[in-house]
Amino acid sequence: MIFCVEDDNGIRNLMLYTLNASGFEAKGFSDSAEFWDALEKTKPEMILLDIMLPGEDGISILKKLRADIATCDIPVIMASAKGTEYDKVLGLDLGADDYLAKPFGMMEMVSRVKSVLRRTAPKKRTKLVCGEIELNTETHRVLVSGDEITLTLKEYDLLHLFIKNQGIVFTRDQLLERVWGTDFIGETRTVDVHIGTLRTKLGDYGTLIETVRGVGYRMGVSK
Amino acid sequence: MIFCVEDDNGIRNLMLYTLNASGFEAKGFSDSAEFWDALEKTKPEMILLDIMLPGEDGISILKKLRADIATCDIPVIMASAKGTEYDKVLGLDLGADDYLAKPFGMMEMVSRVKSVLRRTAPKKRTKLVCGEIELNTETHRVLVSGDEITLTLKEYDLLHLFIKNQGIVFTRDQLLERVWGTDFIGETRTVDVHIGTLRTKLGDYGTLIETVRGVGYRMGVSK
DNA sequence: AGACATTTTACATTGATTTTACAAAACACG
DNA sequence: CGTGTTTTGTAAAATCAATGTAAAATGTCT
Repeated sequence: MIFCVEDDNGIRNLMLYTLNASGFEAKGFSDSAEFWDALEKTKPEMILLDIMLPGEDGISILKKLRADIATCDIPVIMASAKGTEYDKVLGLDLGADDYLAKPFGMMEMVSRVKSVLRRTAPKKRTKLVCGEIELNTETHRVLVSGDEITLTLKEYDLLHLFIKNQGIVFTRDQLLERVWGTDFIGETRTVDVHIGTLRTKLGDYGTLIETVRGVGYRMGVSK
Repeated sequence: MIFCVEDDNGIRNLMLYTLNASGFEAKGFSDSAEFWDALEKTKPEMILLDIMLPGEDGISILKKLRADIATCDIPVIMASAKGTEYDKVLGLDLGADDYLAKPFGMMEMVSRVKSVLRRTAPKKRTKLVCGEIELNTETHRVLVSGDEITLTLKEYDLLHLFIKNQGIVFTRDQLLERVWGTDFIGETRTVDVHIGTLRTKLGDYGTLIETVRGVGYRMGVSK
C-alpha cells in the first residue's frame, strides 16, 4: 500500500490512477488530518508526500514520521515545485528517500517509486542483532542466545530502538518521546524501571545496555 | 574522491571513465592490497566494491572497513553478479549503502552513486577531533589514540567545549557559565579540579589543554 | 474480578562534584 | 639571583546527585 498526500485533486487522482495501473495499491489524501487517521490503521510501504499542503506541511509531517519508531522506517518520496521548495529540501536533511520536482511525469514517478522500493527493500531488516540478542520485527520475538524471552510492549519498543541505533546515546526525554510518544506528561523514573526489567530479562546480556551517567542509556558497540 | 575496487580491467576503466566524466574524482584498484595502501593516504567519500575479487573478497573488505572507526562511515556500494553473490549480500547484513547487480549500466551506477551521496552527505558532524583525541557526540564516547576513556559528565562537557572551540581561551567564569550553567553560586576552584582530572584521563595528550596564566584555559591548536 | 502491564514511590547505593588544604610553579621586583 | 606574592595543581574529605530496584499503586484488558 502506497499513501499519497497531495492537495491538488487532479494531480492526486492522476498519481493514484498511474500507481494502481502499475500494479501498486495506492490511497490518496488531500490533507494531513486524513493522512494521520489512515496511518493509525495501516502502515503503508511507502509515502508520497507533497511539501506544499494546506494546514500542516509535508516537512512537518516527515519530521513527525521520522520521530516515531512505528513509522520512521517507511520510505518517503517528497514532491515539490521546482526551484523553490525543491532546493530547500535538498539542503535540509530531512531523511526523505527521494524527491520529485514538480511538474513531474508519471513515468518518472513510477520509476522513482520502484527504485526507492528496490533500495529500501533490503533495508527492511526484520532481524536486528546485537551480540547474542536478536530481535525480529516481523514475528515480534526476541531471542537471547537462541532462546526466546518474553518482553512487554514497552520493553520491546525500548530494545527495538536501542538495537536499531546501536552506540547512540538516548536521554530519558528522548526515550520518553520516541518510545512513549510526544505527549508524555510529568517527569518520573519510569524509563529507569523499564530499563531495569529489560536488563533482567536479557540476563547476562543485560549489560549490553549501558548507563551513561548524567546523560541516558546506550546499547553498546565496541568503538 | 571515489574508490573503485574491481578486478576486471574493462569494467573498472569504464566505471572510472564514467565517474570522471560525471564530475567525480575516481580512482581504481584491481585488488585489496592496492586499495588498503591507498586508504592509508586518502579517505574517499565513497567506495564501489566488487564482491568477487582475487585474494581478499569484497565482503571481507567491507567488514574490515566497518570495524575501523576511521573508515566505518564511508558509504559503500557493493557490486556483484546477479543471482549468485547478490542474494547473499542481500541476506547478510553487511551495512552496505547500496547494491549494484551485474551487469549494470553506467547510468544506473552514476545515479546510485549520486543517490547514496545525497543520502549520506548531510550526516551531522558528530565526531570532533583534536590531534589524537576524538569526541563523538552521538555515542558520547571519547577516544584517545583509538582507545576509549571514560569521562564524567563535567569532564565530557568541558572537553566538548574545548574541542569545539579550539585555540580560544575561556576564563573560569566563562567555563562555569557554559558548562555548569548561568546559575552557579559562589566561586571556587572547581574548574581547576575538573581540568586536572580531565588532563589525567587524557594521559599524554592532557597537555593539549593549556593553562593561560591569569586568564583561564585553552585547548591548543598545533602550529 | 483477575491477570498483567505500567507508573509511582521510596530508599540504598554508587558515583560525581565540590570544598578544603596545602604544595608547587610562575611571577614581580628589588 | 633571592624573596614574597599570586596563581595553579592536586590529593583527600565532605557533600551532593543519579541510578538501581523492590514494592506499592494505578491502569488496562478480557
